[in-house]
Amino acid sequence: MSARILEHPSIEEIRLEAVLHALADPMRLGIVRFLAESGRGVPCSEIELAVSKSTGTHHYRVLREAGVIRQVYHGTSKLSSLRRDDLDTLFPGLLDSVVAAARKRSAV
Amino acid sequence: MSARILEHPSIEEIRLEAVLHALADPMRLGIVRFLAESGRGVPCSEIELAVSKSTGTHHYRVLREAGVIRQVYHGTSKLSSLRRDDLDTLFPGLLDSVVAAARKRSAV
DNA sequence: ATCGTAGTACGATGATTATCGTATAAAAGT
DNA sequence: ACTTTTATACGATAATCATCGTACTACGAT
Repeated sequence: MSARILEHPSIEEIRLEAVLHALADPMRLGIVRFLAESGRGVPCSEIELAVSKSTGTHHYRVLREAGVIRQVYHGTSKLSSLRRDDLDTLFPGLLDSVVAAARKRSAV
Repeated sequence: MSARILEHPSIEEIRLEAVLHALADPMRLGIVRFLAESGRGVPCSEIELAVSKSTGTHHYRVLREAGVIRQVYHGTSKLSSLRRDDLDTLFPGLLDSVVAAARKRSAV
């Protein structure tokens, strides 16, 4: 099987409601914050999640299908990164304000 | 009965995830956009929603309990307004970017 | 007092969601 | 070939959520 290509919405297909919904979960918000701070492609295994692996996969898929992250295979692992350019183009300031708020909140 | 006082979360109780969740619904996003543009207290009846009255009540409650709007009784009607100050204090730029994105999106 | 207006409360229902465990697949290293 | 690592697929389950209709309440006007 060679289904090693992952489906991503094009920039025109990204919907604000889906992005907000994807961000409205503490686990996914944590992933986004991590990616925003690392600024590179990060394998899923590098982000500690307090849930099972299959649940983790689920959350990554929600983020990808909403257009928040991009994922590419790299060997056995899969690298995730923020679609910062696309999001900033579509919703200027949104990602920054959410990440900043999430960072501040968890700094308490 | 005089339970005419509505429960609102204090500013310390407002959680980012709850706000994002409240905004991640097209109906509620429409309400928020309307309130942002009118900039005053608006009775529920003034905002046309394509759902039943009880569903409308539900959405207003979600917004209020998340801390996005403030509601006060005024005679038989109830006036809703954005908690812009509180939201801007907690999550600078968030509301503006969401409203701007929602406005642009629906302008298509 | 009665009526209309504005909105709530209370179930009920169907849809979506988060979570899990187990079985599976794909790639890299031995 | 085998093993390890990384992550997916598939079904199951429990929780949450959006929606509705009906009955109700509170207020203001007649």
